Amino acid sequence: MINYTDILRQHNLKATPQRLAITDVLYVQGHITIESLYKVMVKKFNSISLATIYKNINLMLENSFIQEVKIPHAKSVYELTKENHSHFACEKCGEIQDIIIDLDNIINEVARTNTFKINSSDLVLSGLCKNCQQN
Amino acid sequence: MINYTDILRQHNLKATPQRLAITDVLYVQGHITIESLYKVMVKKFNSISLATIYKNINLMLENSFIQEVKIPHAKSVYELTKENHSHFACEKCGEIQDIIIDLDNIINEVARTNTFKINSSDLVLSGLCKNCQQN
DNA sequence: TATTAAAAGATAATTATTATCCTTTAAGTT
DNA sequence: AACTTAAAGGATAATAATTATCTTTTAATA
Repeated sequence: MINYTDILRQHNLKATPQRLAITDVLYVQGHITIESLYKVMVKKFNSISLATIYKNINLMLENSFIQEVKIPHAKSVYELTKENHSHFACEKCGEIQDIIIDLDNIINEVARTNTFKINSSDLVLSGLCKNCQQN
Repeated sequence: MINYTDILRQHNLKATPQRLAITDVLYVQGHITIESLYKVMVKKFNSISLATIYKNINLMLENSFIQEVKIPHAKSVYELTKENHSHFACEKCGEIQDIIIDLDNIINEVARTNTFKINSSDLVLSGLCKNCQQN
């Protein structure tokens, strides 16, 4: 388990127990919806306010400490910011997986043949995870 | 301008003036948020209810007559369903453009090296459109 | 340990979306 | 062309999601 205290401080965020727990949940779970995060957090801090979840998620988003991932036909999930990657979303169980895909060639080609300037890409593949293919 | 009357009926949707106007707006504009669609529709039907917009958008989504496109850091837009394609979103002016990108090779490669089964892909490139690069 | 700005918690307010209920109408039938 | 009826529209209440406000608590630093 990583010590996020310093990392939070570097982002000018106080290392409160609630925040450390949120980062820990994100680290352990990988991807989580607001709703699920709140449920998990209530177990750890029985009087935590939903507003605290939202305020922290928004602050962390502003600091690029975390990222929102918009999933087709499902609620957004949040993840700790890491190197550029894409996502797989299982349509049945909702599981989200990180996948490393090199899109450089494609993006360069698109940039070459269009007038816009590309800064970032968001790719989500949807389908069935291994488990849901069987059951 | 396309006649959507029959197309709506084929989807078991009555061809009401409101619906024809919504499809026309989608056809002309390409991509539009709920909010903007409502504003445009109020000009055409001054007593139209926002509920009518939502009900129709949801019905059309269920019928796969239209699609929702989730845009990072922005509101979702809706578009008439067409052949598979990706999107470019201008971070400054919010303009959305369709782009044709062949992702088959990439998707096949990802499928080959992973355990999940891929059914669809959603790719949004973000950056600056031609106009916003200059201004 | 004292100070203070930031954060937490409680909850009100706002925004987005859906549900309900009554009226109107598209589309098929006579 | 009038008749019938299920579907759709409009008004608005209800719910869900998110943000704002205000008071209390606490992390960080002196």
